[in-house]
Amino acid sequence: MEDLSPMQRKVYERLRDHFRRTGAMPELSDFARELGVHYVSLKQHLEALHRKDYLVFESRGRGRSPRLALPAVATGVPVLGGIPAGPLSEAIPDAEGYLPLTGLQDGTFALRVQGDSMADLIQNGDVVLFSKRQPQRSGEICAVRVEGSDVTLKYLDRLGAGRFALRAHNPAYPTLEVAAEDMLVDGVYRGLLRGELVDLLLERS
Amino acid sequence: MEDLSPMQRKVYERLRDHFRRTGAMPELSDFARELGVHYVSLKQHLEALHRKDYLVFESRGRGRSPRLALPAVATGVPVLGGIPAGPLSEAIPDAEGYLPLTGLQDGTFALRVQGDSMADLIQNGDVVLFSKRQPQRSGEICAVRVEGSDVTLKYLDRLGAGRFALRAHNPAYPTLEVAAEDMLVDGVYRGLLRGELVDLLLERS
DNA sequence: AGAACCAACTACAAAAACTATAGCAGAGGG
DNA sequence: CCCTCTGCTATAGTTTTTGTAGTTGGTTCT
Repeated sequence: MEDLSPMQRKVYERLRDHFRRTGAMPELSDFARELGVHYVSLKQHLEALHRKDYLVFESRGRGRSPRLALPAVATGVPVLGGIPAGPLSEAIPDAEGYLPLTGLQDGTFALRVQGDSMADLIQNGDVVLFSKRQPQRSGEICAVRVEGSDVTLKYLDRLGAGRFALRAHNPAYPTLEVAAEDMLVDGVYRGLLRGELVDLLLERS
Repeated sequence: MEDLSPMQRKVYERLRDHFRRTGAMPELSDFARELGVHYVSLKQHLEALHRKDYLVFESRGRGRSPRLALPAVATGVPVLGGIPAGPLSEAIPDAEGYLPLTGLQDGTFALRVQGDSMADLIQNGDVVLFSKRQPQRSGEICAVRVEGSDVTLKYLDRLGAGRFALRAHNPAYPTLEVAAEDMLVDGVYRGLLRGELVDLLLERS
């Protein structure tokens, strides 16, 4: 990704925020007024951003609204493929794709599930949506890492005294008991997508 | 729903088809050329359709593209709430809401699951997507009605000699054996939606 | 005949968007 | 120091779309 000049960055961020809020692109004319720059200047910035692959901007001739679109990477929910080892922040740039959903708070991400620790509730291949936060109640489904190993999906039961139980839904897996300082909660379960709906909604990057 | 004049119907259907194909609204000017009518005539038809609640059409002043939107009922996938008793076609007008998905063939619908016959694979409250067709392979998950009773979700195993087994995923339910003529397959499973994603995507009607 | 509606048109006005051109400031090289 | 490039801004003029108003002809119902 090429670097942006200060004005280009401002235009890009404002555009992204606008899209996240409203789910639609503003008109160039309105947007220029809002930014306090001349229409022609804004157009040049957008062309620069298009050259640098930050967005899609295509003029369609005089009088016709230009095609203006942000790549899903900027606004969507990242879907992390397989099992991200290591910190989540490092895995996000390698996202398998993005779910084009607007109106979600920051810190939402999704995992493509590998393994059957939560079977049959959550299947291998499902795309599960998470909030990047700590669990509030006992018994929530969480994406946890224990002592730096891979991410796993488990019920997280609070045992008190800084200890938690990691309980699989699949009875073939044992329940693990760990201290709070030995584990790391990457996110809390919020919903899932299965089957053809995944292909329908996921924009691969 | 008020009746439409022939030309209004034509405009409405073309617009709906365009949206289903492309996922976006055409520009009035292009659309008028495509239909072979004058821009002003098209505008009058759209205003009539707006009056009759077939779509949303709001001018935003000269030179600005008008807001033009089809209600989800026209383009989305109907989500049938609860358990539709009786034929599916009768239940569709009473849909709980619509999933705004484009690019799907006709005959796609969704059910809000009630009951736990497929637990834990499919939970109570999940929204399951179906194709309105007959099963092709043995063992597919289908929405079936046996002798006019309510719709149930079951694995459908072909036993031969015109007989099928309706097998629940939940072992608490018995497997039923029925003749082909005593049952009716409303749809075949294609995917599902669970948790917050349902509220995020479903547009209630 | 008159009213109501449908379907289409002409003519003009306003706004958005495109093109071309140019001014100004700062950075870097010769 | 001068030249050039880049980033940012602006002015002027053109094209297209969209909106508004008013008109014409046809059908249907009263």
